Amino acid sequence: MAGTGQESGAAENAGFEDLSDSEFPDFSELGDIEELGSSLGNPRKEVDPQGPWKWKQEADAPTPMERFHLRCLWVSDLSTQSWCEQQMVYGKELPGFQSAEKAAVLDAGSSAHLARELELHDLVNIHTSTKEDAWAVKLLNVLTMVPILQSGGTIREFPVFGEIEGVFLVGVIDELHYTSKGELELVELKTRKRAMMPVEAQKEKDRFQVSLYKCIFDAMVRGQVTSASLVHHMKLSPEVLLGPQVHSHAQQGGFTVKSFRDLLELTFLSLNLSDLPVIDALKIEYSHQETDTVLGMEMVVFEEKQVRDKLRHHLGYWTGLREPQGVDVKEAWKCRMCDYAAICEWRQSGGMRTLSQEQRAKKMTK
DNA sequence: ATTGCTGAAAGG
Repeated sequence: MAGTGQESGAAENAGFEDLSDSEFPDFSELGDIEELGSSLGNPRKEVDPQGPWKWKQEADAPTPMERFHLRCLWVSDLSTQSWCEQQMVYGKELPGFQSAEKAAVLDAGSSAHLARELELHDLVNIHTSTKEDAWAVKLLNVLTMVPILQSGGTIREFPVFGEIEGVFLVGVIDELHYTSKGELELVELKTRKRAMMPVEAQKEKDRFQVSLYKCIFDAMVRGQVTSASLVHHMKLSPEVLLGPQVHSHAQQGGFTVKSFRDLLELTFLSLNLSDLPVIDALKIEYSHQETDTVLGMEMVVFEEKQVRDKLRHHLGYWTGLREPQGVDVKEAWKCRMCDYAAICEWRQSGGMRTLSQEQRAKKMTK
């Protein structure tokens, strides 16, 4: 399958193999980070000393979508957000700031995914220079994978995209295949450093992730995602001609296309005419990184209302309806392994305490 | 065009 050919950042993740296996990150360097946090001084509103539940959104204040110059949201960001919203925000504000241990574990996970993908197809690097080209590569992948799935085959790294709850979401499904019962099943691989099944909070985040994939995929095969919506949200120009490498790869695939519009038409025609079913089953497979053994499976029950409610709550932050929140006091254990714990405003302002105040306030009004 | 710009996921 095709991938966009930006220069890979292989060098920046290299060389972490010899780090210690300690369970929690070492925060000894956080003195510097504290300075970093204040000197970077992003235009965030000051935290109201009376507590973060008193949101007074100024009418002209940019929403986080605008502030981070985002045209779409990634499923992985929403998934991180469901772990800890405040942590996800720090990740956006201070990109590239992450402990080496965590990077190494993520890197091992990436390798495992790549190995799996390569079992099914080769990768082709395609140079892209415009955003239309980058989307063209994605569309070409959809275009070549839909017939494989339609004829009962297995596909990996299937791109999904579409407007859900008013926001354009983008993601990649690990694997889709038909079960022996003829059900269309999504498989999400999760590799783990430690040879044990994850705690409930981790599972919940993973369930949310695959549920979002189903929402987007189903919308795509139901014809609810249109090329007009894609063009509008991603600010694409249908009339631009495809770059030489994209064009030649399309030709090799047997697609006669010149402009981005041609490819849009073909892709949405294919999606709408192929009559693919919605996803019947969601499966998460946890496996141990070092030994590559399966630790366990989780079949996810798709609960549309709960997923949509949770998504809308998360989108409320992005669209500026509410301030970001950290974790509830019950989940403060997550902070032990958070790279931003030492600079976290939620922690410093006693966010966990004010949350219980908020709950008490709610009770009193009832 | 004065205001440009994006690989998604990787795991806890």
